[in-house]
Amino acid sequence: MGINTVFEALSHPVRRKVLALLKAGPLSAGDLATHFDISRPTLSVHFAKLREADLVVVERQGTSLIYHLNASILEAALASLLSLKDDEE
Amino acid sequence: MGINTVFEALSHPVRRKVLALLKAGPLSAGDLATHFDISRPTLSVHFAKLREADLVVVERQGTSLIYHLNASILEAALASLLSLKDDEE
DNA sequence: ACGCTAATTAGCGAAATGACTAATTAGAGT
DNA sequence: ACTCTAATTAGTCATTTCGCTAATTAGCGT
Repeated sequence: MGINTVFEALSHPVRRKVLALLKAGPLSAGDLATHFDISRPTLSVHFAKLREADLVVVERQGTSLIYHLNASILEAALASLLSLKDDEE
Repeated sequence: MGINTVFEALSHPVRRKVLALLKAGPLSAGDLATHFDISRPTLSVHFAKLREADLVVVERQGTSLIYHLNASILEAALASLLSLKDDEE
């Protein structure tokens, strides 16, 4: 929890790519996996970090888990970064 | 180098606080240190990561090193985050 | 050259990260 | 109940991170 967790989640390229893929719309873990060259378990741990940061939300659909982007948390990170630059708090 | 390095640099609370302090204006390493409870060498390593990411720029002034925020890199990070959210670019 | 202050770099240890394979859980279908 | 597929969790290992203290580098003043 907290903005810390969010920034840590954002610090790995695989996780940022996951978010980029989800930007276009929800995808299952399996569908996401086709875009990466790492093992599914490893990717699953990346998903877990994104969930922990609330950057994604999961919905079960049969045996599949569908991942959705959580834009509001992305906004929070954006706001936090913006606050380092501008004079708005 | 690269946006990767930038996000990694941003992933630690101490380093984000350094940037927040520099937002108000340049500060020496020593002045920055007064705001933290960690040892100076440890803080120095945090500075090094910020330099590596080009998030800060250093200027020597006598025996002091003055750190400046590099807003353009912050903008790059901002843009990268924004691209995860919106449809622009 | 010496000493003083500012800051970094070196070296070390504990803990976290990120990769893998193997094992487990969860749901759907027969 | 059994089996198949989807996905996660457990266990292991190598590497990185981040904290510390000790040692080094850089500049200023005497």
